Amino acid sequence: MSERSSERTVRADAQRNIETLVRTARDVFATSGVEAPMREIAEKAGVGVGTIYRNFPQRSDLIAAVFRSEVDACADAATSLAEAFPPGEALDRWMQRYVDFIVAKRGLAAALHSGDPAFEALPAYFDSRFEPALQRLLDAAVTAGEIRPDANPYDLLRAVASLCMPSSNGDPSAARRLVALLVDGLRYRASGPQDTSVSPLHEHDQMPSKSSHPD
Amino acid sequence: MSERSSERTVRADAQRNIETLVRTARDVFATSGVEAPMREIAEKAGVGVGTIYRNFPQRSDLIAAVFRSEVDACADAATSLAEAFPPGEALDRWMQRYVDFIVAKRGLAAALHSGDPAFEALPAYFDSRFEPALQRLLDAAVTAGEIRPDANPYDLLRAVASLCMPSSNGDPSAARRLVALLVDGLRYRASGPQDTSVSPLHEHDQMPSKSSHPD
DNA sequence: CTCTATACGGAACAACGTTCCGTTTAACAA
DNA sequence: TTGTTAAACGGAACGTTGTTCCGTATAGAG
Repeated sequence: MSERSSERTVRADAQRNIETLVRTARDVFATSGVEAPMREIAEKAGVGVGTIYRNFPQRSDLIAAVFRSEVDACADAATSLAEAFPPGEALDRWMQRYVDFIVAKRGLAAALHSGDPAFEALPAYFDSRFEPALQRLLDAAVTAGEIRPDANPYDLLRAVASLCMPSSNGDPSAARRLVALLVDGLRYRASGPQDTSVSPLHEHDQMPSKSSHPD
Repeated sequence: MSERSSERTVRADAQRNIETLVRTARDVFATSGVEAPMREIAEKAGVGVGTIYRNFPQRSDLIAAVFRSEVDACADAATSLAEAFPPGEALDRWMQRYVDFIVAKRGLAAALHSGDPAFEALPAYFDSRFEPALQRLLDAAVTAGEIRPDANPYDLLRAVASLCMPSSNGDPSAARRLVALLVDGLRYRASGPQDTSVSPLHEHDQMPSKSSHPD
């Protein structure tokens, strides 16, 4: 074994299977729901069920792995967007990306509250990835004078998640509009180049009177 | 069979079993969670599983029946409390009763978002029972000059539910205090005996003396 | 190449939701 | 009361699930 003493040797096929499994499970959960049978995932991934259970001792471990992987993908998108677009647009685009994440992962989010100990660390992971990511986008937009300086990422993440919940309103497109409205709200009283009509999706002046937090 | 045209003949033992089952299922769900096996419920109720499935063709139907029954109990409590206490105190007590309901039924609430068609009508039932119940309590308190007139039951119900959710904060006693604070907020600018002291945390320390430690 | 720790596949097991059917019984008529 | 019958009963049996087990295959070191 020529590996570092601090790291276990992982056989290449095993590593490949782990990645394939998480990807396959993500797709199967998206089409068949989180309660899709393990056998279906194993079959679609081209492995036996034993292979799943060696890497993910419980079903919930696989779900948690998928969740973490999707959180990573969404958080990493913040970096890419920040490099590819000016601060304000990067913020816009990431918020809509985050809406997609929340809407797509509603099924998983419901499972999070099931009390399974495998999910206990996920909310903290969620925050640890999303808060800094959004903070950086906000800071950049503030520095560019595109938004006001008093927004905090925690509240924004929670507010958007609330707006996307079915108890708030079941329609995803409504959620997108409301979130766009929310982000436009950040532009009010920005310090930079004064531009009163900013957002691309700006044809509705209905403000949510009170921000409740359903669900 | 001599049956009334509008009403089906229901054998007495069947009726008894239905009631026993809903009561038993409520208790089992409370102690073992919503995913408790049907066999356990059947055994504890002293019936066979067949008896459950005749009255509740699907597992989710039994869950829905328990949910409805608990909604009824909580909504009916509003009437009893309104008769037994002055309007302001009745409102206080019912809100805490409602907190108990929300906290106890978190597990069921999570199941509601599972997409099962048996649960589709439950949110509407929830509103149809709780909104009028709370409206009556609010009206009485407004008439007595104990609270301000601009509270609406829908917002209040949603707000309290949010405060009780683990994402907001996991501690039930914190939820109770926050809800008490919320209700005290309603008293600000009431028309009746003026209370200009803004300190919202009066002696509203209804300590949860119950021995139950949920979660 | 050989060797072996590691990973593999899928049959087997346990526990679940649900169905089925022979047996019991409540309710009514005589 | 007794006889009759539709309704309700219990619980074995069925199909599907999560999970375990173990004989087999193979990646990687020497």
